[in-house]
Formats: sequence, C-alpha cells, structure tokens
Amino acid sequence: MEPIQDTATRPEPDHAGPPRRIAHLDMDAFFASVELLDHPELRGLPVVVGGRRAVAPVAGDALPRLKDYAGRGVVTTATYEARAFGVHSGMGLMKAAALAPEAILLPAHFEAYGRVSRAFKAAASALAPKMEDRGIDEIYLDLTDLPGDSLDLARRLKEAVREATGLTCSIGITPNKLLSKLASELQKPDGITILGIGDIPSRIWPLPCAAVNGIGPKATEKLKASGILTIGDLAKADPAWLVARFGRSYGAWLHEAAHGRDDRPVVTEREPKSISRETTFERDLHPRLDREELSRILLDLCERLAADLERKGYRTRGVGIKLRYDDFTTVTRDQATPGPVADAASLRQAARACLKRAPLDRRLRLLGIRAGHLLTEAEYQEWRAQAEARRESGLFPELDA
DNA sequence: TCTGGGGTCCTAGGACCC
DNA sequence: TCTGGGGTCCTAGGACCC
Repeated sequence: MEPIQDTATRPEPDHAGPPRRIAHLDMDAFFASVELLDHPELRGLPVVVGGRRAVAPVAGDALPRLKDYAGRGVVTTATYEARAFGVHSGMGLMKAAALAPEAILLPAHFEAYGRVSRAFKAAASALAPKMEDRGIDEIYLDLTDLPGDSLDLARRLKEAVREATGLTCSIGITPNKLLSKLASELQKPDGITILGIGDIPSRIWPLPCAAVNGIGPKATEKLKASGILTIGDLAKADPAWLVARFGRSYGAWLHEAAHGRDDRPVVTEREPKSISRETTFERDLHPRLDREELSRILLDLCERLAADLERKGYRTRGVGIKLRYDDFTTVTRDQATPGPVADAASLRQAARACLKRAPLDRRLRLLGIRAGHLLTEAEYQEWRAQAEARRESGLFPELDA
C-alpha cells in the first residue's frame, strides 16, 4: 500500500518573521596587509605571504623573491598586485614563482595576525555586539536591532576597523548570511555592498556557482557537466533533479541557495568540536627506515595538542590520527579513549593504537593528531560523578580509586 | 614545480540495544 | 526459525571553508 502523506498541509520552512539585516565583514588581503603595516616601503608591489619558515637570506640587502624559494609550501595570502599575476591563496609556492618570479615573499607571522584579528573584532563588536567569528579575517554581524541605515552603519564599521588596525575591509549587508557573504566580495577591496531580495536576479544570478559559500570544486565541476554555470542557471534547475543528482540534503540546499534563501542565525558562541595538530615533513619519511624521526614528530605533536587542550580546558574521549602518503592520498584512524584524557602520554598511546591499524607500506608526507569528542571541565566533572556512581554500584569499575 | 594547517559538516555501514 | 524497526555510538572518508 502506498504511504499516504499530506505534503500540501505541511508548513513552509521558517522564512517567516521580520526581515533581518546581516553584515559580512571581510578584511582585505588580511595577512599581506598586516605585513605591509611593518613594511610600508613594499606598498604597491606584488607581495606574497607563505612558506614554511623564514626564507634563506639573500645576498646584500635584496628582498627575498618568490623565485628564490625552494621547498614545500603554499601561498597563504597575496596582495592585489600579486593576484594580478594569477597568484592566489592555496597555490603551491613553486607554481606561484613561475607566475610571478619577482614577487616579494614574506614568511607568515601568525602571532601578529592574531593580535590584529582580535583588534578588528573588538572594534566591530563595540558597534554591533551580535558577532559571529568566522575565522581570523572575517565575521558576521546581526544589525537587525541597531538603529541607523545600513550604509551609515557600514561606514562606521569600516572607520572603526581602520582606526583600530590601520587596515581596510569590505562589507556586504543583506537579509541573510549567504547573500551578505556574496555581497562583501562584489566590491573588494575597501567596498560596501548593500543588497535586498529584489537585487538577486541582477546582482547574484550572473555570478558563477563557485561564488556561493558551500559550492566547492567538486560540485562546480558536476554542475558544469550539466551546463549549469551561473547561480541563475542553478536557480532555474528543477529541485527534484538537483536532489536526484546531489542527494536529498545538498540538492535541496543548492536550490535554496540559488534563490538567496538562508535562515541561519548569527551564532555568537560556540564550543569547539575538535582540536588538532598536524605537520608536513621537509621530506617524505619512511615508516620503517625513519621510525625514530617519526616517533619524535608524533611525540612533539602530542605534546603540542596536550598543551592546547590544557590551555583551553578540554579533555578528549576520542583520538584520531591522519596520515598523508607520498602520493597525497590520506587516511584517518580514530579510536575512543577509555576515559577523558588531556595529557601527552595518553594521547600518544591512543595515537599508536590508531597507527597500528593504518597501512604503513609507503612513504609519508604528513602526520596529524586530533582530539575529538571534547568535554568541558563541567562535563568532565559530570562524567566523573557518573563513573563514580557506577563504580559504587559495582557495575563498571572504570575508576580505580 | 605539486598541493599548509586549522577546522566543520555530511554520509554510510556495522555494532549494539530495546 | 527466516525473522521488524528505531535510536545511538563508533569509525572512515570526503567536501568544503578560512
């Protein structure tokens, strides 16, 4: 018998409620711009930030050039002058050097970026306290309850950020996060873009699908294969076809996204789900021949992860490792720990158990360790109380004393 | 000349329990 | 004797983002 379900009376998804006013604020070429604060003489030149460690000093007082770099590493950020050569973040440095050999290469200074990041977020949240942290160089702000028109608010935000950091940013303001993220990209750098729902056909639909946050390389290729190039093409696609092609969840989301619909709230607080450390080796290491070196690296990763857990006040109940082989294939192995732990020795013990279950027959280029299933101090105390109760009832003697 | 390091979320199968 | 179905946890992999 056919299941009977009255879909016609099911309520619409919750798009109701008063329209919101959401800002996305994105720092312009963030890492490179911070570097230029220290090296104003490099303004206007193509500059790339990246590389694994300080570039070897070059003869005389010449600046380190991209062409002088040899080794593993990717572009972390490029100035707009460097981007003009086709260089972009994530690109291998060797490839970038082929495109812009004379570009200046600066090593990354993550402590400095962290300081400037905290400064711009403090300045923005002083004006708009409902702030969602989206990483080191971007935030969402919920401006719905603030007085003043959007253009004026955007100008005040940019001025506050500039005053606090000396840097420019780009801002998009629309009724939701998805559109604001798209809007902030439209007039970079140093831009303000304010859009309403009515602007979607003219401003959003001409953009390529890949401009949408959540449509990556794989989905872009798949869409392209069906002749869907722009967000407008995607908006015209049959939702049932999208679901059949991309799955129930992602297919339905693609349809909603193309029409600029997005209910996600601005989330001001969040507990981390996992904390990890990983490293790519200078040269590929053999699991057997380079056993001692790998062992030292694992211990170092465990100690750094333990320090992170300690500093942030978490314990983990699930440890995982990540291995990347010389052919760039990646495997992971996970293992639940007997109880919540945060010390390096316990992390290493769990990591070694994971390693035993992984193929170790070819050279490795990366080793990583991750602490998942995190417990806050309060959750840990609760776990302990429950374990104690079980122990006293004699059911599960997980606690020794 | 290959491709960093830190994350989130989703899917999917099997174990296990009720 | 031929066997249901839901819920949750564990594990592995993959897409995606900054």
